[in-house]
Amino acid sequence: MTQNGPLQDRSRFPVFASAPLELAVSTVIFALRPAPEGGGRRTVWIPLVRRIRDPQRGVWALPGGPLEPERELAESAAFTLNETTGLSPRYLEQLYAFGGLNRSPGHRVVSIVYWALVREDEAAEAVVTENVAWFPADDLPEMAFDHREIADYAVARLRGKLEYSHLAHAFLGDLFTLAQLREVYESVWGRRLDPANFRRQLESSGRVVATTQLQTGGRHRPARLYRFAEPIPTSRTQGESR
Amino acid sequence: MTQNGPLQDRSRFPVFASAPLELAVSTVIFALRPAPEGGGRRTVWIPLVRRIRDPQRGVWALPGGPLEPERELAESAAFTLNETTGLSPRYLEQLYAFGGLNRSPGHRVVSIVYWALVREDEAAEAVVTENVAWFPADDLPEMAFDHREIADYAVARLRGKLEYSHLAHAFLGDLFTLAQLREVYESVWGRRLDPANFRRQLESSGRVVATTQLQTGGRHRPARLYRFAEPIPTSRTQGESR
DNA sequence: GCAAAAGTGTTCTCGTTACACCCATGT
DNA sequence: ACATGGGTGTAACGAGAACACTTTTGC
Repeated sequence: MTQNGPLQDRSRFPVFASAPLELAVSTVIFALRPAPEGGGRRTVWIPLVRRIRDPQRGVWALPGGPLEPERELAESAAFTLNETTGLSPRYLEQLYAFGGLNRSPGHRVVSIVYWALVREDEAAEAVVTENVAWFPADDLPEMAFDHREIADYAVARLRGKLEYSHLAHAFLGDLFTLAQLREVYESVWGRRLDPANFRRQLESSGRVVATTQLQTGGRHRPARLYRFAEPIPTSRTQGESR
Repeated sequence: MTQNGPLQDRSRFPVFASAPLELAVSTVIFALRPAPEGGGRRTVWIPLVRRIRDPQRGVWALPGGPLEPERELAESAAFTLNETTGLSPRYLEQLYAFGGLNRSPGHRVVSIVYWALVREDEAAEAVVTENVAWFPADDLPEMAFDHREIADYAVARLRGKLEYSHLAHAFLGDLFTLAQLREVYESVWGRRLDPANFRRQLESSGRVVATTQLQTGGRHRPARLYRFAEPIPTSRTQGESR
């Protein structure tokens, strides 16, 4: 580790005087929405907010704000998220703490970043103004500070964690067909899955329980409705587990 | 999300005035050392420091301190770690940001926690005073604040991540036999592994490269020495990947 | 020669993949 | 009747676990 210079100087001042340090909480929000190419497929979208202050005024950024001093970290994320986008997360998990020295010119900002999942119907109702807009996760615009890297990292985590967790629950309602669940996986991963194998893997995983109800209305055999075996764990301390 | 009361009050003050917020960086350090039961086996140990200030003076705690305002988060972790224990990490990764409201009575402390691996020989040279001592990861003493949960969480991450990463590298030197590498896994996981299958898995994983050198001296056939295929990635943004 | 660990070979099982095929509905 | 997706069957493949067996050293 390199020993850098101003150690002596700093030691003469209290911490807050020598370096104004800001602790922010931001969130990468995910929802599934129709793919920009159309074709009936869906993909992952992220809402961004336009910065209304300098630095980087007018540039797209992750929704966030200073840590609310009397809220838990996750609560603070949910609060700011709701204030800026009107959304409520169905799943919320800490992503990473970003604290590089030059993230914001002239300031030392440490951002504790969360990621959240919201349902498609909630996302549809979300505020969309000139200063809030949705972008495909694979086609993000220029973003402020290091927010682009953060978003990309969050996308990787979403795609990775989908495989070994109950994450997909958060995108669906209480009852769903296996085709709907499969479509969540296909949308996030951007590739087709074999329906037969998908069914078997999920049924043997125990993450899902068959109900007696069927869903009619399609021009084909009715599909059995399933529900999730466990409630969605929006817990705090389960960041990376595996 | 619960809306809690003092919103109006807070809004009348600048953030720093209403809630003194401290940003700390702590580290869970791991080393392999002989198991307390003896028997030639090794296990995971963690060094703790005794708190010299209130609150919780005299109680064992994770090494850490306030974020150094002019250092990166990881650098700050390595710096404080070195100051308190004399150790230099061979691997360092962010674990989680803990920011509960009641972690420390009367203060709002947000701790960004790292975890680190050190080699056994370095650990042996480490400072051990009345205020610094090593404990088996599976038999930790009473600890200050929420440090016990943090340590347990870190142990789980170490055990989990060993499986799908190059982590074991950090416990070894440049050259090593497959038996030595296997012993790292056995020590961390606390169970025996089949030498034959271990060899094949590792060789096919590409994480390891055979050299032409052999290690003689045992009362048995000499073992081939291997080296790691890639340098140890002590990078910052690779927290959970998988 | 013998003990002990290095290293190889073989079998079994189990999960994943690919894909053929039957089922039940709406039009 | 037939198109469409729901749902079942099955064979091929590959990774991992268990364990027998051979190799090479020190004593």
